[in-house]
Amino acid sequence: MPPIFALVDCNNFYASCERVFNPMLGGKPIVVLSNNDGCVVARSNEAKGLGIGMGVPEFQIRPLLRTHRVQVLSSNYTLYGDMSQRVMETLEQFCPDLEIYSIDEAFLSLVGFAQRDLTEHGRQIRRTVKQWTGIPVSVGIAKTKTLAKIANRIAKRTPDLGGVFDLLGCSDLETVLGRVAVEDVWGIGRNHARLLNQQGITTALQLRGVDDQWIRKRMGIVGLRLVMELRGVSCLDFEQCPAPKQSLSCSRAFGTLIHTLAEMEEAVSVYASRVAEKLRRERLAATVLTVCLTTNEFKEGPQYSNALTLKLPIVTDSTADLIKSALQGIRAIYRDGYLYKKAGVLLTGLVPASQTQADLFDYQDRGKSKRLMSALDAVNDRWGGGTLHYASSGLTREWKTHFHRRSPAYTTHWDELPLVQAK
DNA sequence: TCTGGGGTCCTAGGACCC
DNA sequence: TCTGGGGTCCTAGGACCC
Repeated sequence: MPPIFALVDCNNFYASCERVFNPMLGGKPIVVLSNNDGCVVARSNEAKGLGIGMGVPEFQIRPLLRTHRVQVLSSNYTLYGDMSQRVMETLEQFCPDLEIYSIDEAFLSLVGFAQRDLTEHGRQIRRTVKQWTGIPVSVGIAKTKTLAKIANRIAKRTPDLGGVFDLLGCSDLETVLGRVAVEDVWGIGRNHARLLNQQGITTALQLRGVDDQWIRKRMGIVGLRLVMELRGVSCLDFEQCPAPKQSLSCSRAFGTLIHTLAEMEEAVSVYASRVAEKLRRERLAATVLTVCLTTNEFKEGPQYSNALTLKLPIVTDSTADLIKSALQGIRAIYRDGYLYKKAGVLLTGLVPASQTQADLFDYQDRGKSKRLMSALDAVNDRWGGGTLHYASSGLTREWKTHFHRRSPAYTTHWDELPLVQAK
């Protein structure tokens, strides 16, 4: 049976999450900022209407924000992660064949629903998600993932459609694709858009009609697959079980610039701890670790960035082992005389934790380390991340990332639950 | 003063082996 | 004058996504 994809995508997800718990934000322009309140990472429709672009640095639009009384919020990933889970659980009720594609979107396989009115089915999904979670979503339905993305985009931008657009039932696909700019097609980024425009290809319809050999040569197998998808030939499969992770990382810009090795060691130690926690949550272990650091590229002054990749002495998921190697790496590449803006720790060569082989020359008591990590994770789960940490991560953390305008953890912290006042 | 973070896949080129 | 060829593995860099 040919596949049918529905793409369910939350509208302005982070801004919508904030609105669920703060109704005062309804109808107002909202922006959500990245770490250190640096760049705009989410905008409500009203903010988009003011011409605020995605990824714009906050300081550049400060006057505009003030003039239009835009509500400015720091990002609250604890809240968004929890709301995402609620949305996905709701979607699962409709369709157990769910591919969670990102924090705010999922593909559903509708093959079994082909006999039904798909548009009505989509509307029901939409109503239920809104009612159960408070989050508005749009639904795009089509024969391929790429076309479902396009359908979703149209659903989102055309109020008359009621949030759902079914390209399968569309009688005039050519007209629809003719109105989609090539740079808005999923998988076409800035560079490919420039290349295509130079060839006079400016719409999805034109892209659909390009020569196979040409696209294969200029955009590789990825480009050819994309064109096939536009033609309605499904090349990107539905992936219900997420593929095992290839890498895990933690990198962050500092709240204030760092100029001593001691501070850098603290930061790298914290990042190694974070990534170790992620590793254990995924039930994986690492064999390779990379550390990196960099100065502020936007600022005048001497620039330096470097990275070092180490093969870990043993396959491990232990925070202590990872901190040890990360510190060894950072000491090797740290140079005095620079103001550092950012550092990171990346783990690769990941293997399932259960399959780690005991090393003949590993004299550590692995059982003890495992019990220690379980206790560490249990305490931090219960009392909040970082409650229990290694001494190398420091106590002052003056360099730490800041979030000056963060909303409360409404759904995940007892002390921050929203209160409802009875009249 | 002030510019995010975390991922994926593909490709080309070099090293190495037989 | 006068080059071997083919396979595999690894890495760095590019492009893209949310």
